[in-house]
Amino acid sequence: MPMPSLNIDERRTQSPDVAVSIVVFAIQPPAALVAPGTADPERPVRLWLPLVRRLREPYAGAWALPGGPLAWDRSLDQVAGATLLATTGLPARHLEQLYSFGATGRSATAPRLVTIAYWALLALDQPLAADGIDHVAWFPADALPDLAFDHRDIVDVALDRLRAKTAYADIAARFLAPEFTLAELRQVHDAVLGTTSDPANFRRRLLASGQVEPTGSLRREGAHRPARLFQFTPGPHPREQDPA
Amino acid sequence: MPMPSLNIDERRTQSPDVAVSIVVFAIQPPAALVAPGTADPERPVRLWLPLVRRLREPYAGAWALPGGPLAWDRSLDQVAGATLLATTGLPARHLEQLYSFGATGRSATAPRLVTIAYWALLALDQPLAADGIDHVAWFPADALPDLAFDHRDIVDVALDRLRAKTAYADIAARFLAPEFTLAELRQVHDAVLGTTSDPANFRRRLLASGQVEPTGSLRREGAHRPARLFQFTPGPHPREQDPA
DNA sequence: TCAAAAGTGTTCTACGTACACCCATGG
DNA sequence: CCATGGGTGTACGTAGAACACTTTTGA
Repeated sequence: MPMPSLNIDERRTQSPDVAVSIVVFAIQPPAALVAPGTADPERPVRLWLPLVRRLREPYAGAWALPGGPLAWDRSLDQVAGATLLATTGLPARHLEQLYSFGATGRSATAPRLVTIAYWALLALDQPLAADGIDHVAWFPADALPDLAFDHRDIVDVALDRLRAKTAYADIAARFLAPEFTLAELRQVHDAVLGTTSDPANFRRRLLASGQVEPTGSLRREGAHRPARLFQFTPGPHPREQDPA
Repeated sequence: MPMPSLNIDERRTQSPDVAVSIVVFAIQPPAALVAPGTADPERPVRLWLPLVRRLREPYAGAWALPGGPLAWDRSLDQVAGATLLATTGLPARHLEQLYSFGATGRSATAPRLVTIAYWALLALDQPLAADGIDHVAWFPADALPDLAFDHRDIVDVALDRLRAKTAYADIAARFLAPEFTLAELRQVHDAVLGTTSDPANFRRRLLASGQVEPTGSLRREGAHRPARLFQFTPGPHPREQDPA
């Protein structure tokens, strides 16, 4: 039984590099930054995420997740939030740590690298900025190019987590503006999970859960009865955000 | 909007220290290492976990989670497994990454520190080693001493995860020997969740889930009908282990 | 033959699904 | 007045909770 050294949080050794990467999901990408050839008028409600073109080796020229090194005086959450802002120009509607990746050989040339991955949701109530943001393009989650490092694995884990949370929580509402119709919410829900829900049952289930409540106002559009608008029920929703 | 630097996995900066800490759960601690005054004959089935007495500043003399620095040539999972082995003398029945903690000011004196936390389960089919393991004591999970750093937060997150997995998966069986009775499994299940399940319903639910299957043999003990022994159903249980 | 735990059967309720049907609106 | 989506009502099936009951053993 080797390794007599137990415990110890602070021992100083040759430290690996620590980076934070982030998988950002949105329902509608900024039109100016849609990657060529990926739009599909047949499917208006799809999952999109932004990628960054790498400028340096290794993987120069390849697409990668947005990210950056962990700054000395910033928490993991802060670095993730700053990366998101620099990539999209918007703060997240939901930001959550995903998983940490630290296998050896993740980067062939670079020194040892540990990546702490986050995932985030953006609402579509503000247009995403496109000016002043270079080397970024948005791709549909089901039509991604080859990615640098093991970033494809990270995206897959993020998709799993997003679908799991969508199935049991109201996470889908965070894609939308503060006020939304239940039909909009159902479309997002179905787009994420790949299902087709019954509108009546979706409505009842959601109302019974107490996660949303009507705002009182209506939205009229098209030749049919206007839809009631809903919002998140504010207040104590346990464990929406993990600790940091 | 500051921070023009996007992307980049490999940029070299002053790296923080990276450590791996682990929360190890077991149902029965090694008798020789039970912390004084924590045993309770009234409750034979309880959750226990090992702590390590710190030798260095900061927090010298305080109890802390087992852990160690991330070695250059080891993956996160490997370091977690090695720490577990050094602390308990046994390999884990279940080992899973928990969360990464990287707030600033976690360690007042040490340089910046990022801790990647794991949690593990030990089976009680082998006696835990006590010889050659120093500075380690086992405590009941509901009667822990004050812990160094923010390790108390880590334990709380691990408890939440353990309870969540116990509620929807057969994770409780990993505390037991390969063959077990449903009554044993139910006791573990209830000890972890703090519930008292109906034996009949527990039996039916578990059998219907297909997660366990009878081995064919019986166990006779006490003045009552012998109990059938069960085992994990081997094979494709999706997502028992997250990626690394 | 009795206590004790293993194991089975039965009922009740909650909740999700399927689907028929009514409501309100613009054209 | 009709097509369209919003919204309600209702019947069915499955799964868990509660609990009465039978089975098998050691003493």
